[in-house]
Amino acid sequence: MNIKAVAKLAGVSTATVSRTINGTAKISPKTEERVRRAIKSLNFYPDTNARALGSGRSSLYGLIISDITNPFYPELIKAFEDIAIAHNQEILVANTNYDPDRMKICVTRMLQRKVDGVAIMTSEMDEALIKDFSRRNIPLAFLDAGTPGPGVSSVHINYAAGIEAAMRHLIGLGHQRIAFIAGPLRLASARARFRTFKKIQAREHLAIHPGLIEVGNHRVDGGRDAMLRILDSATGSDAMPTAVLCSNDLTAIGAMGAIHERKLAIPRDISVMGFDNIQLSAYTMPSLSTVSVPRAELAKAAFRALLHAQERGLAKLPEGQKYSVDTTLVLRNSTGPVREPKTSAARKK
Amino acid sequence: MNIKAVAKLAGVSTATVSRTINGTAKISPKTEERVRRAIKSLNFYPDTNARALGSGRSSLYGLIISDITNPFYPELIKAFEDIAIAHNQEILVANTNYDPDRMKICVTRMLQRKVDGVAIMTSEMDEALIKDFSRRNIPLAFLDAGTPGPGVSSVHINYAAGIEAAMRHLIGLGHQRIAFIAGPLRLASARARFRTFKKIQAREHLAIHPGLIEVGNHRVDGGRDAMLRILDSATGSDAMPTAVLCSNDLTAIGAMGAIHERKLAIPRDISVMGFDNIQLSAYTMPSLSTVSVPRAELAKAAFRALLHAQERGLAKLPEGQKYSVDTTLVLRNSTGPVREPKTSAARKK
DNA sequence: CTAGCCGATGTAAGTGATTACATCTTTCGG
DNA sequence: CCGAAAGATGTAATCACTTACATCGGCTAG
Repeated sequence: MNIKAVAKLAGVSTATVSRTINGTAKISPKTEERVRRAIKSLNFYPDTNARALGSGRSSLYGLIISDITNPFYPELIKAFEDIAIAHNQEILVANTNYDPDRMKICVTRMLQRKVDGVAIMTSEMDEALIKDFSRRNIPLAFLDAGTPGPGVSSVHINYAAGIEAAMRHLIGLGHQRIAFIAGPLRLASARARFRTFKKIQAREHLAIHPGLIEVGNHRVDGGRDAMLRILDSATGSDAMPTAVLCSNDLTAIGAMGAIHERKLAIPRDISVMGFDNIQLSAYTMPSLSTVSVPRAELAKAAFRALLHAQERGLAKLPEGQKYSVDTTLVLRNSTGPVREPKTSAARKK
Repeated sequence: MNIKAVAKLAGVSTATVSRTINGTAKISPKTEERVRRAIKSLNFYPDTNARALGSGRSSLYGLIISDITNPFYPELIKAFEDIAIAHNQEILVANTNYDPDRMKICVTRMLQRKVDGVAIMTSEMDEALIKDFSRRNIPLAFLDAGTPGPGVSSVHINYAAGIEAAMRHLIGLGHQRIAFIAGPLRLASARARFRTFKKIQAREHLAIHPGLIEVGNHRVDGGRDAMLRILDSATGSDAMPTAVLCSNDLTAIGAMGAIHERKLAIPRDISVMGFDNIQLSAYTMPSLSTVSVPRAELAKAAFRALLHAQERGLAKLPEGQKYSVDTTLVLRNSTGPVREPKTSAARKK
């Protein structure tokens, strides 16, 4: 069942069938009707492989992420897929599993399928692999990393504003001893959040003490361990924090667990804030106040960037652009006003 | 950059290049070496589209699911992808978003890409669309649904055993008034769990009362609402349940939220059990006892089924097979022994 | 009346692989 | 020493489309 069968049944040439399907040329209404009828009666679908081969365009966009089981990503994927489908395109998702070798496989896959563009949101990225894309004139959109270049756009997430909003919220509630659990510091995104925290900590003259800062791994276990270290390091002279800001929601969930383990109440004894606003954060106990990183906006910006790179001069990719998305504060029940100092001072270990 | 360029550089024919790449014929070591060197120096990747067109095989397996943001799926996808990559295949994931129209788009996509097989795990399935696959000789693997037929395999999840194990655990802890929050009853999988619950309830002479059974929607909000109804319907004559079994983990998370809202303690006042063992269930407070539905096993069985359907006689698809995967009990901290009746009887609203 | 244009459609040459079949060497038993 | 089988490689058809170019029949303007 191919385009020839349709052409024969409709009594036209294959070119005419192709044109009616793609709308690439004017077809008389009568002919179009006959062709459509033939397609329907044969239940014909054009072969995407042949189509891509013939035209050079695949109508496929790649999306490379680190790990689909990280709850940050599914919404991103979904948003990206929805936009793609609305544009009559498809997407190819690949997980790197944080593994450089696997990353290489992913890139090769994309290259082999002649994708029209690739959006990348991973922690690691190999410069050499990026070259492979630009050498083949494939536009790239980096989410939360990279700098624009020819054919390479980048979508920047305004972490600084997000952390600042979170801090303002906590400070507004009266918190002065605010702890921070950072993400893995090899990640630029984790460093950005950490940096802003320290800046505001200094600017607002908040309590500064090494025991208030720990590094996690952006996962639940790391958050729990880090929080336990923070709680256990709190001695008389170096009292307990009244709030903790976490580099992401999973970390915050771990921290909440640790706080419960130590029989402290949230937010009465300690307020907890996350970052990302993963779905789950609405369903923790108590529900988690956090900073929303808008996945749908990210996907939209990435898609727009890729689309833009295509439309222009076909000879050479246009210079990539810089997009930016903003976070928003999501206040739930894990944050509350600081307790009076006298009552909280009594607590130890 | 195509196979011709490689052939020229290596001083051989394109056929020889193709053969070395695919290992489909004996190539002399000297020639092979030359070809490999040429491939490397040109940084050549064969075009998947052309390959699929020429060979008729796409090395692509489809995976159709309802909704990637449902935390049950990411692990399934990951496992499926890992297996595929280990077999040098790729996967194409499509979300139906619970929408029949979207399902149609997904199926068409798969058809157009000439996938070598499709694994399907969705709540809805249109019979007519399935026909499209078998008419085109594309093997299918249904996860948790359907009956085997020519080219159609099914992987069955042993829900009954899972529910039975959960109930045994609760009964072993002394629970007699066990509530159940079902999933949407249009889902066969939800019905299966519910049916088993009722069977065991009767068999073990447990308390039976309409107020103990509510229907949710397999989401957190439905679980919360259902649990509130259960708690509020508990009056003197019809005392509170001492345990609640939920049709899935999200429901259980909602139920836990409702129980907390009513200032009851888990598991002291009420034990809670979930079903599925989504990642998150380990990180609720308290951590959730549940029944693990092994996503990796599901993916493995589906992949094996699809692979099996291909290897055989190429003329006609072999009769599909029936696979089965078993659940396992995962005990955490949301379940505990029932309290002495006298103390719990005093509580009301 | 006719040159020129335009709209609709056909012809056929790509697109980059795979693979059946052909060809050319070796090798080896008889 | 010959013929056949086996091994290595080349030739070219094929896959299902797209699309540049050709064609053809009005239609219009000069």
